[in-house]
Amino acid sequence: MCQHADHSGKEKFYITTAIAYTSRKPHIGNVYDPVLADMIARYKRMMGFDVFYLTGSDEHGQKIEEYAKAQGMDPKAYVDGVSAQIKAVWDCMNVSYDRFIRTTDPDHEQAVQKIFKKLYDQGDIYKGTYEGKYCVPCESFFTASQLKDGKCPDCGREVVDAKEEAYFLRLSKYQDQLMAYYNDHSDFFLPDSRRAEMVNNFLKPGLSDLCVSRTSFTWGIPVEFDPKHVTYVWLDALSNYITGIGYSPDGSGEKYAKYWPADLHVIGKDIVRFHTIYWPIILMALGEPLPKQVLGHPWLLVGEDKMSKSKGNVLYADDLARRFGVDAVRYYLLSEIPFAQDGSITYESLITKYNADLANTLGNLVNRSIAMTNKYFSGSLTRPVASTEETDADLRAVAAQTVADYFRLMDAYRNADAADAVMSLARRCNKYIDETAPWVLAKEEASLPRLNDVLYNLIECIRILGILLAPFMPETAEKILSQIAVSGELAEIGSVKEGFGAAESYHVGTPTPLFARIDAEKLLAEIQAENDAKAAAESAPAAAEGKKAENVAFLPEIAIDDFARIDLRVAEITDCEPVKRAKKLLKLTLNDGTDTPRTVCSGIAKWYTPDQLKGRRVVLVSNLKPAVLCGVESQGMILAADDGEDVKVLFVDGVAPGSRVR
RNA sequence: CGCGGGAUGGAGCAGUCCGGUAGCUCGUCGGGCUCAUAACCCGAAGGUCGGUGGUUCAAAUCCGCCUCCCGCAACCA
Repeated sequence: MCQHADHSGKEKFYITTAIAYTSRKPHIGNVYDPVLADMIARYKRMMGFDVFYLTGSDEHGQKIEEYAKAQGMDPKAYVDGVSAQIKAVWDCMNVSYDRFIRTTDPDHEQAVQKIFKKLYDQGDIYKGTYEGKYCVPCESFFTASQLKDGKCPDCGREVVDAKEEAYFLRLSKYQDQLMAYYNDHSDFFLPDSRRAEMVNNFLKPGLSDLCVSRTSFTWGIPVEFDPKHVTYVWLDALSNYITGIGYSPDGSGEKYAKYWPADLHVIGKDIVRFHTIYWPIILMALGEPLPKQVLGHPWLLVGEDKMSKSKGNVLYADDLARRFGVDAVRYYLLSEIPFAQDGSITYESLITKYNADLANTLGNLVNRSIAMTNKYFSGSLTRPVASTEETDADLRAVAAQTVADYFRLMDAYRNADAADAVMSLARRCNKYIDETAPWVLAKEEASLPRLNDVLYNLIECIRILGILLAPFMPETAEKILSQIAVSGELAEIGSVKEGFGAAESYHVGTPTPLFARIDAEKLLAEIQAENDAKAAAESAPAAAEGKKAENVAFLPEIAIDDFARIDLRVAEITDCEPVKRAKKLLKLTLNDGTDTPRTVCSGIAKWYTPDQLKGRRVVLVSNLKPAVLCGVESQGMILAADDGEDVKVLFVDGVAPGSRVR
């Protein structure tokens, strides 16, 4: 499976990332995906593969339409802006994509229309003809047989008459074929644990057909033969992997023939399902080969938390790059996130890693070795004739082992472990300096030949380090190789495959520190001050005007009579407990002014504990039709404000239960 | 009993498939060195490998049960 560059007929390697949603500027966590893929792409190129690396932005959908509207913008103008931001961040991180596809690109839109048509013509997409089976909150359609007591099987709510028709993709038809593919391709999932998740949760219960069109909004790719429909999410977004290299149902380009199927889809673990179930089925329906591997990587957290605007802990890649340098940020992402568990980032950990690995271990090694070479030999060294020193043999062995480990780990996409292996060689070199004490050798004329050998061995290791680090830190790799004045074949991976000794001689340049040490306390204080200033500015009254709730899109106007039909009452929470097997629900027992206690479920478990609610008075929607949630009948709902991040219940303490609210 | 993953010295991780000295980085303490970015090197302290029962000459590793975390699914009336 691991064909290295041993053969010169260039093998292709097609790699993709998830395309980024153009709702807002991407944060540091969003950048992991393209940076990880970039590292793999660079590694594969280095190993002699003909790589095509596709990334881009996902620009359609109702949300975008609403965001744009809220800002009084045309959707296209809105996504032009955000897409440019995304691209700028990718560029800032030195992401070496071959194409940045936008789902609003004309070639993509046309190809998607043709794909839709083809699947429709061959019967894999059909128009839903039934009525009254659409659940608005769930945004899902159901067949009559799927309904539970005539209600939405997902949420138990009344389904509405679907005036809008929709197109569906037959998934069930391909289910067995998909399962067979899983069985024949044991390395399709990466890590493999995702396989069971998909099989048990989705395949075993049976796939239901996927809605692939909408009429409720217009910001999407129109269905060619039925233009009041637009293509819905996944058929549009996933298709980018083939349209991006020139696929078309009525004749694909050369590039497609060459690069498809993808060798690796790099995605976040949250969208594994779409890439390992829906996407393969779309391809099967199109009669195209399936991708070879899907890598579902873990997430990057800020400390213990997910990044969120309201917590004020959002970190941006370009900000960090300005402060620490692009390569430091790349190195952190690629070395800190374990293969199958979420990683975390804080300024403290970033600074620690930066100082320990990049400044002290690597940067200082390069600097001191080159400095000594200049000092003792005016920069020139020759290859040792023979060495019987044990410590030399050990250094060579470690170098050879590092290279071998590196290949093994990189081929398995174990980048954090590979980075660690490389850093270990740097540490071994620092130790070697101590063992050989070049400054002592320099004192005696007789030991100068030995000194030459020692420094040669060091520079040779540094050359190896520079080459191996290139996929992680391209700029630093270049700096290292340029400082030791190496180019051409000696700067290529082939020259270090066997370890040591490819360079006949060295004529090194002047050492320039690669990574200046950071004074952690000072920098943290600086950052704190900046954040405080920012927070102060944001809370200032002048700024409040500019601060608007995002995504403001109002519902159509109603008459006072419509509102009067909603019976709002004050109710006291007499008891409160979590609902078993539900994460978000609390079961509230209410005194609504009558003698009968009323039970209401509310999805506020994340924000309130039962103790915080007992005895408090809230606003109850009393005449809402009851619904069963996680086995508990909920007779109404209570009001709470929700800004998308935080939820605050409306309290009306002191008002008698049963009082009207209007 | 929905599905899956995790729990390893103060912190973050590797090792678990293929049982046999518990390893790495950071941090702490002590020492050494001076080529270098107050960097580097050595040594020490610190872990009954979540708990419990079993298999075995031998268990972090295999099996049973339990606790706690995290995803996915379901649930925010």
